[in-house]
Amino acid sequence: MAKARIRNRVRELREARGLTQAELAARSGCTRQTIIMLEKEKYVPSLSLAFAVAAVLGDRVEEVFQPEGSSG
Amino acid sequence: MAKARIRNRVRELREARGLTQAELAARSGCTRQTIIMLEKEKYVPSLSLAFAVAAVLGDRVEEVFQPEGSSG
DNA sequence: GGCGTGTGTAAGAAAAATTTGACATCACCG
DNA sequence: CGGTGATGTCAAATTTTTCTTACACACGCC
Repeated sequence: MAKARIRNRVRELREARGLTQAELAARSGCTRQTIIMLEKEKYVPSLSLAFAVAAVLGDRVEEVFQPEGSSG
Repeated sequence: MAKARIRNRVRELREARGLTQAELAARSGCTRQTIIMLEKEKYVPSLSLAFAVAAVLGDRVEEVFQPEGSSG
């Protein structure tokens, strides 16, 4: 598959907003575990979660998540 | 979960580009089934797939997929 | 009528995402 | 020292996504 590795700035953005993992998880409707895994790039989230997280972080999906080799 | 239903314009955009489902599938690195399911909104794709499809369609993820209740 | 193409549906299995629960570490506070 | 909040890890279980395979229908062509 074209499962390009996807980088994300969740942690960076989360801390910039002064949110804890638990806070972000609660607001984006997932568990803390999921946020941890996301920050550690253990896997690629679903588009749903990506939208939810991006919304909480106040950025667009394209800003928070970027396929490997995307212009910033 | 905050699994907001996500609408997509895959079909619309795909046809606008003169691509068949099989073509889009091959180019985005998934199977025809996946494209069919996507167009019929049977489920929300992974962010990987969303990026791949959007790239093939020549649009941004936010243009192709939109969480319910997004400005369009 | 038969053939090739594009689309749609279904079932079962595999792979990946997400949840739940338990526990360890570190920093801060009293 | 003891308690609390934030982060990280592990493992098992559940849900969702994706693949594979097989079949059906409509359309244009010869």
